[in-house]
Amino acid sequence: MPKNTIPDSETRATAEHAKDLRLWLRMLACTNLIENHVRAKLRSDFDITLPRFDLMSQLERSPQGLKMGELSKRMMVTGGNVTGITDQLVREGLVVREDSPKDRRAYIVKLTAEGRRSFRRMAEAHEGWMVSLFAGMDEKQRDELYDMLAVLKNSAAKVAAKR
Amino acid sequence: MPKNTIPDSETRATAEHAKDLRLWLRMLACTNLIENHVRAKLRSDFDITLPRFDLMSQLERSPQGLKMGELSKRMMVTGGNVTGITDQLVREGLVVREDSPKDRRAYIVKLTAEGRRSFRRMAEAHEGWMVSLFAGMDEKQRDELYDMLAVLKNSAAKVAAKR
DNA sequence: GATGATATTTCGATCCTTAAAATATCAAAA
DNA sequence: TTTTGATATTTTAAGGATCGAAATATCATC
Repeated sequence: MPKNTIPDSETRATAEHAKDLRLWLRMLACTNLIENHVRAKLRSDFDITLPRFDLMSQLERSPQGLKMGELSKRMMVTGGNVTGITDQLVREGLVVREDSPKDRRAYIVKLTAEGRRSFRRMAEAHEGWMVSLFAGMDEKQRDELYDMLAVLKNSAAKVAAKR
Repeated sequence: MPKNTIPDSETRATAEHAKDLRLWLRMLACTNLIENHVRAKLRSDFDITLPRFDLMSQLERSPQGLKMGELSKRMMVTGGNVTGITDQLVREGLVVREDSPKDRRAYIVKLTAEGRRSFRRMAEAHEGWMVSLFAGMDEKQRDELYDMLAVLKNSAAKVAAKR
């Protein structure tokens, strides 16, 4: 067995570093591929953008409605941003701002009946796109991916949180 | 053993569909977490945006330079977009447009010496961020993730390509 | 040469996004 | 009750990314 089979620690460290980078690039490529597909389909089939779809999906999960600030937190964007996206959805009649009975500074944003209908149709299509995008993976592979992503999420959250 | 242990095919299908959706949402959450972290660091530490960094990284992989159209293909964005990003990098002295000797319609975009220096510093830092973001995964987990992403990439590419 | 393809830029437009300032209201202390 | 600091939201100003289509220049071929 040749000596060089065992790399010195510096070589190994560098190789490991490069692996993390490749892993990230591959993950980014996958996500962009899927995300761009979804954006294009949302646009072409429903004439809506991803941020607007995301806001609606937050509201669907919270039928009692959410305050602007809560939306901002959940979507991890600034308040001004939520204002703009909400304005657009209000203009389209998909959500409403109701005055909060508890706090006159705040609004409670809710899906309208039409917004709910509209969202359900979109969500169904969205789920279908996912099924076809992931169709090349068998169940075991999908489970494995799901589990590994959980580990990654914890790992990355620790780092990203610091700031 | 109760009968209902084995779900009927419709129930199973719906459950599987929902799983694909959850898988995607988890993946998206992970990627956004990391991507936002990277964007913020690139901005704060190097005053550069992700698309500009990406363009430079394409050039670093092709020291002979790339035509605008090649950049456009590799970055999966339109030509007009590449023009804008390139203009900015030229203004900052990080890349140059050289006339193609073969084709007077075309430019060959290359990193300048300063661009190369600058990119290397950024890439090193970038790799370090990746190492820390993935630090919570052991080697086996990272390999597993890497492999599953390869499967996913193939699967999704098949669907996304059709259009 | 003429003509259809190709490489790039320009133009017009839409969106997302942020940070900071402005507004209104709340809640608690004085 | 008045003041005061915190909170919820909007407004404003600015910067980019991004696209699609039209415009320009050049190529390559008939």
